[in-house]
Amino acid sequence: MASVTTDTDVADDDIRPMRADARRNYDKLIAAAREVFTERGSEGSLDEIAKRAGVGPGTLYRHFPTRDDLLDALMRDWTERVVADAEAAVSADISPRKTLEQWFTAYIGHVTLHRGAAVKLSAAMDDESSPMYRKCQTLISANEHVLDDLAGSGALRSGVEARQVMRLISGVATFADSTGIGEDEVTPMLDIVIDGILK
Amino acid sequence: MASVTTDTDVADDDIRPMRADARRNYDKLIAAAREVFTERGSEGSLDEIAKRAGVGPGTLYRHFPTRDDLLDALMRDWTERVVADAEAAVSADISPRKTLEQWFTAYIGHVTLHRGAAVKLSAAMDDESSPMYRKCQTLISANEHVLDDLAGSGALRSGVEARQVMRLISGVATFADSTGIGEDEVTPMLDIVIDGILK
DNA sequence: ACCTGAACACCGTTCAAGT
DNA sequence: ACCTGAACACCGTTCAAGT
Repeated sequence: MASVTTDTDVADDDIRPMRADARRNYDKLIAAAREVFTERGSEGSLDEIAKRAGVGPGTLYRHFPTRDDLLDALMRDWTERVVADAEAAVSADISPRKTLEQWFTAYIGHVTLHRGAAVKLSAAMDDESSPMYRKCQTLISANEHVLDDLAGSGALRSGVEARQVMRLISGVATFADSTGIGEDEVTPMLDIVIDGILK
Repeated sequence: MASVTTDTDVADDDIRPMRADARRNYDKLIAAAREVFTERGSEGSLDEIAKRAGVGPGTLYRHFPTRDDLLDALMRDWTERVVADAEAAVSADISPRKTLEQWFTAYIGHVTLHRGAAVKLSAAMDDESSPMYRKCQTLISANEHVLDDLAGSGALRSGVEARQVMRLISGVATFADSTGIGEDEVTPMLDIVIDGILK
């Protein structure tokens, strides 16, 4: 849980020194994983990933002890993009409804990295032991940021909690993910939720 | 797609004659599947199911060519219960909000047969080739029944479509399924959706 | 008509042997 | 410190041989 390598509480994903060949394999594995997960979803074969990266299966396990560690590593620059999109929705000078539509759509986009990702991330939101738990925390903050802003301008129905909204949108994302419906089919679902959120 | 055994369009799940040993194995397989799926979720081992039923793997495949066929068979008396619960919600003399709460809770209960079932059923809703497609149709009708009744008494916001509501609740169910949150955590999510549905 | 179980392919995971 | 690949266990799926 706590970092063992340092005494200060720095981020886990800083660049630790790595032997040149290790670094190369690490990068090749991530690239291969991105490919395979995109094609086959988050249950894509780890064997296949190692094969495409041109390394032995053991190398994959050395770098990523579990499948979720690999998925987590895939999301390196993910948090920045999430934060940026939340900020964009807040600072755009548009109606509360439009703000939520924009943010939720971005949210769903981020969470449906590839088939099966949405369920995994939903589960990770409530599971501290998941490697992706930290990333989900950023998503939670970003969502709170957007809702707090709307609350500030008095647009929110009383009693609406960010956590519940988050779970609802995750549910929508998971549904979209597993059925393969597109953005045009998602918007009507979001509209109902938004009606439930706004005054 | 169409039934080949009869010329009239009867239900698929009528009792066809079966040799005594076949019937016995069929029943044992269903019982074993119920066990394993409950313990391990819908991806539980088919091998394990055959083993617990005390039959060879080939026998399982003879009765249930795909995993989804097995899941479908597990839901034999499922539709009746769904229809009954929808009817109960409609005919109970309670507020529109309570009606929806009751129906949605029942809905989610039915759809979360065991871990992983909710996603499968969500996907089946939009996939005609799924063995569970027919069962989902009943769920769709039941849901329309409840919403139509509320529309009749003018309680619904204009523009609310049963299909969208259905998808939202399926999303909630899937989320609940994958995170393991209980009914008390689900209700606040439902409340927001209900605010979006009712006038 | 139905059942059995051996057989095959594929995958996750580990670990001894190498550099 | 890192990599390789053989090895093992487990699972899905098929099919020839049986009754």
